[in-house]
Amino acid sequence: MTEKHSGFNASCAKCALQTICFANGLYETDLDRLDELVDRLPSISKGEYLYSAGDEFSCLYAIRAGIVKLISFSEDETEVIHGFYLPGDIVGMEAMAYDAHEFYAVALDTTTVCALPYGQLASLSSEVPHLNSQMFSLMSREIMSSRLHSTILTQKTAEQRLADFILLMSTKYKSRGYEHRQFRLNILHRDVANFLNLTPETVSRILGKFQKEALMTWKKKEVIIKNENGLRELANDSVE
Amino acid sequence: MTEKHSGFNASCAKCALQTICFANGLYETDLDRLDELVDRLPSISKGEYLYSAGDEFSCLYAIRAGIVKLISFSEDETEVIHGFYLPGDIVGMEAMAYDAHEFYAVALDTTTVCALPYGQLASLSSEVPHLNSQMFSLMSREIMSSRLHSTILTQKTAEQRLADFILLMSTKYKSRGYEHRQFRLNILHRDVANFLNLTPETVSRILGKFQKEALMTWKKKEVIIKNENGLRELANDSVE
DNA sequence: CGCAGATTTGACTACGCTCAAACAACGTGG
DNA sequence: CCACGTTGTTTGAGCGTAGTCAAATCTGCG
Repeated sequence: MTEKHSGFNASCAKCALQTICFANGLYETDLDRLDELVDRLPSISKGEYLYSAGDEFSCLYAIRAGIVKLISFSEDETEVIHGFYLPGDIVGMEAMAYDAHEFYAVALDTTTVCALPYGQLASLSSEVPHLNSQMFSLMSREIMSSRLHSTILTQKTAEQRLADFILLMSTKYKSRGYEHRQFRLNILHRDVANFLNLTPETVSRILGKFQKEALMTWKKKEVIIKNENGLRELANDSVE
Repeated sequence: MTEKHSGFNASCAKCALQTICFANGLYETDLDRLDELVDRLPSISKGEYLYSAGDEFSCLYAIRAGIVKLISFSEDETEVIHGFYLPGDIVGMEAMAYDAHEFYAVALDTTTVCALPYGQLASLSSEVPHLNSQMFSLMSREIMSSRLHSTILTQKTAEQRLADFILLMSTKYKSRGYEHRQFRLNILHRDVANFLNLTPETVSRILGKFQKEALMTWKKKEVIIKNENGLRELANDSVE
């Protein structure tokens, strides 16, 4: 059995994120069994690595609080950002086919995670069909979100990408029951630029434009969406 | 039990692709159980759809022969190509979290597939741990290949993307035991352009250049790699 | 053979990048 | 708790890669 750490240790049964996470839809007895696997790690600070490329793959991580970016490095050492993970999201699934990680998971803010040892999770999953199908669902969603990411990169202009990104984050907050028109977003503009395959300069210019057009603002980590429909139109309009 | 169709119906146990597919590493008895689920569908012709967006999700498909592209359509009706699938590859995993497909799987050539009903596959998978972990592996690889795709799109120049693509295909053929420096590639240049987020004109110009530099040729569906290392260098060099 | 669709070639263009420099925000130590 | 240095953001000017548009040519299939 894994050691339990200090911090807020709500069991899966009491966790507010249970419907987004592995636990979704499990019976209470199965939930308790899942709960026994979970290693609630102590918080890590901004800049710390949850795992690095080359690390042995051993666990999946459910984000409990904070935010994590998933990155790799290209030949010329520049960071490639594959995604941002919020509370309830799972990180690590991209490594399940391999012995070692190929990506880096980095905390962008003080972050708390539940670690689930893969071997044990897989065993339990075999015994609990619903958990197994939940695993498949989570992985399938990860595939979709990656496909969606490429779609945005290839089909949309710089303005549309940024509008899309803000709406994506807004939707995530909404689905977690938070205010979705005003929220704290502790991501550097530089990282957003990178994720959207833009430069910080371009992001800055576009945010300026969005503000002038009263669509939204993003200052000091605080996003305020002033005209959601306007943003949505902008994001979805075909270029014509 | 599902109906069996005509055509070359080698059981999983006799299938040359078993190490790439679900069957990889299974014991003979489990292989036979897997075999019972498999519905070997009749061939579909070039242009036909294996599934369409909106279709109920019911099966995963293992490509037996031929080639399939996975696509969606953006707002302005243009095709977005997410990938090409060769014999041994699995299509459909992106839909496992949903009731209905969101993508289209289209045959680019006469294509034969094994259909595996998802419900039955999931059940068997629960009973056969190794099959379950093989499922996880396949899905994890799909996540990685999608991440790799975005990486190529964002990090590489037009020439590098094309070199990368040719090498990717070459590697796929190699891993299946075929000649990897000369192979038939029944994909339209237009589709490759689309997949790499380029225009057909750009692809045409670059192929011309590659030919002039004696790196490779691609004429009438036949790819010949003349200088593999040259291509590899080109693909991997950072831009500086 | 003929036609629709695919590819090639050429001239021109645009979107977002690069480079540079000023400015703002942050967090760290004295 | 403020000063300072580091890191992040903004603004401007000019540029380059790949896209666009158009027309010629090739290919494959009925």
